[in-house]
Amino acid sequence: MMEEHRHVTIYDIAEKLNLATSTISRALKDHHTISDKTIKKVKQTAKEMGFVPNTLAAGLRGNKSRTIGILIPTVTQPFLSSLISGIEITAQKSEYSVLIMQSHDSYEMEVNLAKSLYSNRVSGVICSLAMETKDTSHFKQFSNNNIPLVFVDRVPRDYDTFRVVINNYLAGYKATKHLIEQGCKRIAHLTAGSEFGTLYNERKRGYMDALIEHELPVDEKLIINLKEMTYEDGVKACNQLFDLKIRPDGLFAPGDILAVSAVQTAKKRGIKIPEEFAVIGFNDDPISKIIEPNISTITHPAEKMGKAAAELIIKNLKSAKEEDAKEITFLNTQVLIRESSKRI
Amino acid sequence: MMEEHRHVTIYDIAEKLNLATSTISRALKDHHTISDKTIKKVKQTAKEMGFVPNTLAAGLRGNKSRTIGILIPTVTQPFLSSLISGIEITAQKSEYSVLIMQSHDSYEMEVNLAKSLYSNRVSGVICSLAMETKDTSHFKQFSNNNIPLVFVDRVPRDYDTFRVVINNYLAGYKATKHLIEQGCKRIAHLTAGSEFGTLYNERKRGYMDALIEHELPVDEKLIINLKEMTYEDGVKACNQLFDLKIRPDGLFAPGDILAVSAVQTAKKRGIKIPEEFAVIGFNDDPISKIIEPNISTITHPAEKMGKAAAELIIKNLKSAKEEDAKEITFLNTQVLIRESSKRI
DNA sequence: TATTTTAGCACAACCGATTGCAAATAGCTT
DNA sequence: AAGCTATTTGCAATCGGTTGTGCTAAAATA
Repeated sequence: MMEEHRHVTIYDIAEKLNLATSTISRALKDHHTISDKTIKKVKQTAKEMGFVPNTLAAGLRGNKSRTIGILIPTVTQPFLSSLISGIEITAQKSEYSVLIMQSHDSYEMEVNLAKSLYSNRVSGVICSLAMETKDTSHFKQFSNNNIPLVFVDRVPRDYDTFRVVINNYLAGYKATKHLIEQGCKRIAHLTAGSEFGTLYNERKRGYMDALIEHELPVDEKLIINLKEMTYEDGVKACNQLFDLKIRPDGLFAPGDILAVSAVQTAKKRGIKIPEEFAVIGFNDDPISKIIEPNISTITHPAEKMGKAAAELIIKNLKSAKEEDAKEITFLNTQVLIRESSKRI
Repeated sequence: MMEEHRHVTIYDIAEKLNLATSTISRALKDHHTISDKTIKKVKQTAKEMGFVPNTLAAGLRGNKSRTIGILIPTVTQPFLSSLISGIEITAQKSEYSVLIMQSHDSYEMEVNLAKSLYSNRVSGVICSLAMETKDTSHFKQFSNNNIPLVFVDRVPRDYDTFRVVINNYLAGYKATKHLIEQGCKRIAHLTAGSEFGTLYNERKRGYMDALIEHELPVDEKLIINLKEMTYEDGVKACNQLFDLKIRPDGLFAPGDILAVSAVQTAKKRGIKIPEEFAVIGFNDDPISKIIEPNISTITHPAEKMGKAAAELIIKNLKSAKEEDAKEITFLNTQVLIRESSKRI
């Protein structure tokens, strides 16, 4: 029965057992210089007294907190919450904690939160960049101080550090190729931003190359640049597409929400899916297999990516070789063919 | 230009300015005993040197870490990720960090993670209980040590601490009443567990009282107890309902996923919604307004609940009155009437 | 029995910010 | 110029583990 206030410390245990605190500390970690008898006695007493180690103290001493910091735009997107889940599960196994911060896609917040993570002396950082972020110098504080840094999904192009991503170019290519194989001739595409190397741009490149390779024209009218990747913007864009003199007969949407908006807009207009309009989305969000018709999509292995990122950090922390290769981890994606695009 | 390794500390600043570390510490927090001139000078130098305070050290000293611990079953459920979002946003405003742990509905993990949060000397804990949890004595360590504890949504019945919840009884009542008002006579219900006082049980009580109040019979065959609140279990249950000699003409599902499975199962059988079968769900998950027909639902203000919980902790930390009333915060829910139940 | 080795533990200095208290300097008053 | 108050700043202890170094006693070897 533990009581009020003052926490139990190794000093309390040391006093009770007439041992030095160093012995207690070592005994609790099964240090080889401590006899089994002492270890057993210490552990027993610690449990009895209700001792719980103070990670702050340990962290201060070692200047590391056994904490992984996550800096992402938001936690509510299915992809990102699954990413968190993957990280947390992996971290938990190695007794790491997970600190979460949301940038809400704001560059300014990202800068502040990065500082805050550093202030918390996190052992490592996993980040998916804010939409607004162009400059990534606020991450130098981690690199400079030997804090492993892993970017996931939305990664910077020009920063030499760990990256866990999918091959967006290839995914875009595969998605588009699938539509072509289903007989689509005029495939539309939604995208965002325009800088080279970004995730949406890569998908677009894959889309275009697939068209070119199959000798289909790339029609700028069929490529719509969205401000935001929301359901509403998707509806707007699709209406625009359907108003064209010659309607597209297929769509590669780089997100399932957009695919949903396309499917529903088409249905509302009486356009038959997939016969008149085939749709493929991206991410394999839960909704994609519930909506009717089910939406074909590209898998985006969120949990796996989280796991991979966390493992990179934990592994890197262990080995701590100064010059570990800052490799890029590519995870595979698959084309899931469902009703929305299956014509043959 | 900051460099390698050793972090900049207040000692470094003190040395550079020929001041005591105490002065630096105070200056950085605008302590009134430090002159404006010194404050300005210190802050300037701190910035130049790239000083970032070490929260571990501060936390150790004060035995509090400005961190809020979140202990929930999983982060991937929409309700819970929104909850996190609300907490994080609120915490961020007061410069708190957020530590997240997933119990995966396991009692054993919950116990371990609670200890881990305590080990991290979190300033407060926000918890939604694991499905398995019956005994809550592992939370005593927080109460005993003056660490504010707030339960959200899935709360214990017999623990005297802060609770942030909706009135599940009333919500169940309102949902059912709505169906009755739409002319339903045989309303089915899905539920889980059976102990008194749990969230699902409260909803069921509301459901039953609404029936009774409107002089409709409570038919046990129309109440199905699910193992898990999954889409698949929902489909199974609905098929069971539709196989009855006299089919129900309405359903109150205590979760939108279940409502979706009901809607889709009904459609597959050619049962018209809402004419032959009216459905109302719970939570207002994103999917409920996307699926066709749109699903009527009960709002479950996740972000608000997160905000409320975080505020309770932060407020409680400030005032620190030993005997603050451990009140229960009830947030309102609304009936959102959409296509799936609108008959008149 | 003398000597070397090894096991087992204690000492004390950290890690970096905070804070009560003492001390020093400055500013006013008479 | 002495006396006093108000303003600033410094000293040193503290939070609780961790860890390099050194000492002691027991075990192993000669």
